[in-house]
Amino acid sequence: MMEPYKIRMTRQRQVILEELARLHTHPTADEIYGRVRMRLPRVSLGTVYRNLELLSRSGMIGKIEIAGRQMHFDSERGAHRHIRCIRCGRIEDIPGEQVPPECDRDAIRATGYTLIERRVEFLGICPACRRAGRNEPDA
Amino acid sequence: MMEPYKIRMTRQRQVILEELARLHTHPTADEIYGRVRMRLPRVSLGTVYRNLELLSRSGMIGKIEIAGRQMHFDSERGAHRHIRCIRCGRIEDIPGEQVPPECDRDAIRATGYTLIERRVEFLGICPACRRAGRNEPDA
DNA sequence: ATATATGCAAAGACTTTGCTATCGA
DNA sequence: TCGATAGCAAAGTCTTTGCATATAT
Repeated sequence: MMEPYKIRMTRQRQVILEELARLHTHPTADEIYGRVRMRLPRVSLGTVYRNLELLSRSGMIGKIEIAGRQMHFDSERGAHRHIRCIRCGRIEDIPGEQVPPECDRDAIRATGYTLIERRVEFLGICPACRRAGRNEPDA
Repeated sequence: MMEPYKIRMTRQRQVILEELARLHTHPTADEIYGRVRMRLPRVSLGTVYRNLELLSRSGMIGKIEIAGRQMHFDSERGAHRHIRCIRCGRIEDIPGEQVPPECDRDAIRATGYTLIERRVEFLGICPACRRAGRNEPDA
């Protein structure tokens, strides 16, 4: 999708990848920064951002640009969908295949756009927030 | 979805609604601010943001929280989908009905979430950018 | 009359970037 | 070696907020 990055594997890059792979959540840059800093106390947030961007462009990690504000990252590659809790902001994977957008193609064609990607995002309330009786959006 | 807002119709609110309705694009807060300022030169950006938020919560306008950064707004209510140009950031409507997510419900149920909404976003390259030969993402 | 909204400006949240020293291939 | 990268800090972008005044109902 972009240039063919030839990545130089620095210590920081390595640790970022490892920490991301270890998490099974979809952390933000800041959360990753926190993890990485435990192992590389002098790492800078800028480095984390630069590397997450680079790694996602190189295809080694996923960048989840879900609605709202903050970006999230994902060590799992391959198409899969997410559901986000409107209350706490948590993002989780939805198992199962993406339904091919057959029926959508005609509508797209009418817009004149070249279709690149179809993203599906679900919004809901996660079990923890439901139990807490928090039903109003916050994140 | 939130409280039952009883909106007091101020001049600023009025003009924001009018300008948004007049545009058939999906402007950002800043673009709306520019329009509104032509008619109310002393309006503040804060007021525009506050009102867009309020109006969208009241259901009078739509807030498009599409991936990435900036928020966009929409005078059309009712479910419809959007396609965004990865090059110039333009957002357009896709005509046609939303396909009911029948096949998705089981997958959602497995997550334990209470499903509130399903959003579909298409990414592509708009005709103008395609003609300009700009195929790399930028916005 | 009075609860709400405005304008203004400052602060906030998140992300990017310029610069110089350092490091990996 | 030497171009890519790190750390640091400053700047940037978009959005929210505190406060005193003005306004809609």
